Amino acid sequence: MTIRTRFAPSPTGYLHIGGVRTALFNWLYARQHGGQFILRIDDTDRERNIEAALTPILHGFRWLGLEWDEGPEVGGRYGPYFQSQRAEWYQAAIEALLDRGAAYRDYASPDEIQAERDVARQDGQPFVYSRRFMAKTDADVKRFEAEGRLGVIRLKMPREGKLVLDDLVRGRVEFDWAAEQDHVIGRADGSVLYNLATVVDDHAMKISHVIRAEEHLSNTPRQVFIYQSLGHDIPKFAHLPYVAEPGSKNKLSKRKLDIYRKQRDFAKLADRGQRIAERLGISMNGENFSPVIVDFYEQIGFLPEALVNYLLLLGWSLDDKTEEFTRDRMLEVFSLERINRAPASFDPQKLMAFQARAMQQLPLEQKVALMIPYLQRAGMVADPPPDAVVSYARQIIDAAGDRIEMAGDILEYADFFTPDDQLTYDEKAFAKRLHKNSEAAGLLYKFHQILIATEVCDAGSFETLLKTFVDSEGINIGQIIHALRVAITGKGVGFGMFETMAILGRDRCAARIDCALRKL
RNA sequence: GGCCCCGUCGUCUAGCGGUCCAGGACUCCGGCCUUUCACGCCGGCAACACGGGUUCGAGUCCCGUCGGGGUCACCA
Repeated sequence: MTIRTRFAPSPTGYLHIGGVRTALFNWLYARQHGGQFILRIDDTDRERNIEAALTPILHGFRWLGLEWDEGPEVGGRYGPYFQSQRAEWYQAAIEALLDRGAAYRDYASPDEIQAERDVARQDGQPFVYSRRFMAKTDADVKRFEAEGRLGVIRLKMPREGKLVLDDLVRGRVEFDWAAEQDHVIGRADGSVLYNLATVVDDHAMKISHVIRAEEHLSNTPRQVFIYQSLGHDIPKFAHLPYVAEPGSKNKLSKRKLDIYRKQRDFAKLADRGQRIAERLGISMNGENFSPVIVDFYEQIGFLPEALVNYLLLLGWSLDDKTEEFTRDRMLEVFSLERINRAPASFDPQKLMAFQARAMQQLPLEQKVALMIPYLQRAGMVADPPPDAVVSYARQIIDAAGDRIEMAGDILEYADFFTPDDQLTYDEKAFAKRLHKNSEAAGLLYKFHQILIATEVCDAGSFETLLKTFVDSEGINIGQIIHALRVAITGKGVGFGMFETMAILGRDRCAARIDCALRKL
């Protein structure tokens, strides 16, 4: 049997982090078995702007390297892959269900149903519809319609027995048929509902394994009933635990951002992203630019493999120590059996750790290639950048080393690109290292004199120069170096002082010291 | 409330009856390195929800309790 899995996103305009994890597991399972991963668009509801809402989603999948074998833009033998274009399949299924007595036309109004539901709930009983408005004959249909009632199609669920399901993640799960409702599968206007559409499509597209989030577990009995009634083979099911909020067991939701922003770790990541976005001039709205949305990570310069690696370990593990997985390795060792049954909460800090590690391992040239576009978008370098600018940036990136954890962090070193007389100073650092340090100005002035009288240009020579100066003054290097850093970079912290000086060059260092001195 | 699922450090997890006074990773806290920051290195805090069984022996099996969550739509 060919393994075929699918992921069926709604065209909402963004890719949710939990959804991507589900998609990843589907992708891995299909690909590791030489099968196909299908993308199907769940657009039964929204007709408008599908194009615009779909683009970011497809883009996200490609960015993460989760290529689909069939679906939008790539086609496939079992298309169309948009549910809005599959109405005839659904209609045929409804007819078949009606013919076989597995479904019926029902003329109850929503209020009448709700009233029955309320009674059941009050009694602490599962709701079972009385079928009072079920049309048994054509005459019933005429009568109900004459009363002005609108008919829907309901499943005629079994009222006894049990369904035993063998879930690939959860094991044996049992449901009483009697507790199941007569779910609506078709509306009066002829449109169909989710439960019908998924079953019809999964069957038509020969999906062998339905790997989805656990909130669908309770949908499974009604879907199985449809499969059975239509005489279709039932696929294997695997229900994944959902992804929970940072520090809680609640399901992660894109609608609760206000609450997450108060959570320390989440806020830290979100703020960091915001900072980069501001520098890039990205206009963002909270819903679409947050650590819950995949696009966020691409924008701020995450490595897709880091995100994927983290997501893989969110609910799955190989053993007690392995954490780093290449794509090939995951394909080799992934298995549904090792998926955890309890929900896993999203931990921004751990994700950050994966990203930092991946960035550390990236060769310098690749970092440069990744970061130049950020400098361009922030308006710091021309497009295309002259060779000299690229090598200047390369020196900065090299010197910054693992202080740059994501590509967008390069913007923290914007001061290397600002004209010497326009440097802005960190106020606190300036006050502490220059204003409050009475000897700073004098030392800087003297060192400035020495600097302009020499021709040094490499880090080692700058170091010798400063150390010689320090010796001759009979001071500690700490007494000048902090002031020097603030004067030259505007900040109290940064990477190696001498490398910084070498990158800027003697003239610019001198000019910057001069500017700082004038501010005093 | 009905149904279903879940329950090991703050978080992600290892553990499939003895080798677990519970291991790894992230975070956090010390220390070292050091011109700052970061990296790195060393060390530390920290968990089997509870109660009954079964067993020579239980984090591991069974039952119950408690707790958490999902779902109960003419949404997906």
